[in-house]
Amino acid sequence: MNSDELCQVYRCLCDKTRLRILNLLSDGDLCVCHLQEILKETQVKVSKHLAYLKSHGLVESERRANWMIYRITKKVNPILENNLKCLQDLTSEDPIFRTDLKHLDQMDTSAACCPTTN
Amino acid sequence: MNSDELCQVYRCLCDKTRLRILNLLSDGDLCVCHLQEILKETQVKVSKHLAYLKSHGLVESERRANWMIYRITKKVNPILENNLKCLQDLTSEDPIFRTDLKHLDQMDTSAACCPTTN
DNA sequence: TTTATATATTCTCCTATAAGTATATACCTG
DNA sequence: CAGGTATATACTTATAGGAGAATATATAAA
Repeated sequence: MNSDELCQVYRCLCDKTRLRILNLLSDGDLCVCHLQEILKETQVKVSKHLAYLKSHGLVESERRANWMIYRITKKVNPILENNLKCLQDLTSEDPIFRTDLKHLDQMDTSAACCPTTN
Repeated sequence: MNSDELCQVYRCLCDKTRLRILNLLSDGDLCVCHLQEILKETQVKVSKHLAYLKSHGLVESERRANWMIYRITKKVNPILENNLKCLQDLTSEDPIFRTDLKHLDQMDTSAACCPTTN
């Protein structure tokens, strides 16, 4: 990874919605509608941020019938991995991330769309 | 640190010039003119990026006669610290950061302006 | 094929911010 | 005080990208 790619990773990380998405995906794969529900954001907004993350290689997607399942890119980017760990530490500081994860936990992810969220 | 502040830190990190500046400052305090010389960038550009970093608390400055000495903020931000460590690892991957540090090393920082580089 | 559901894309408006030029400010020296 | 050096700020232009509305696409199911 060169310095330009590095900057691009940081550009991916400097939006709150994207941070929340990455925080959730760190915990397991999710479809758009579940993200939408947890984040309480519009479909367009969630979809566009996912597209942004995907276009820069931070997440990848797979279609499952009507649903698109997103996950953190397998061949993990060391910078990203490092920062996601950091995010988990911050979970205890800002209620947003913690609440998102709690909602994820309470959600029935065994529905037809999403995988068993690992 | 809350999620908004976190985003702001990442916004500070998503510019190449700022990354190079932070990489250099990790190694010791520097005045504007030395940064300018190492980066081979204009005074305005360096100065404005330093102002940006300062306005968001990542660096702080101290006047020494004609010169302004910049350093990474003392009470270190854990996110920043973590990412600066990461930057050092990347030093081996992208020649830019490595070359900057080499130039710093070759530079006479014992001049009137800069401190003895910590 | 029609309809419904999930997701993506396009377009428009708006803000943040990067870069460059010119100018201002702060401090030093004589 | 004047003049020089180091740095900061203001102004302009250009671009990235965020938000929302409308529309398009893909799949499933009847």
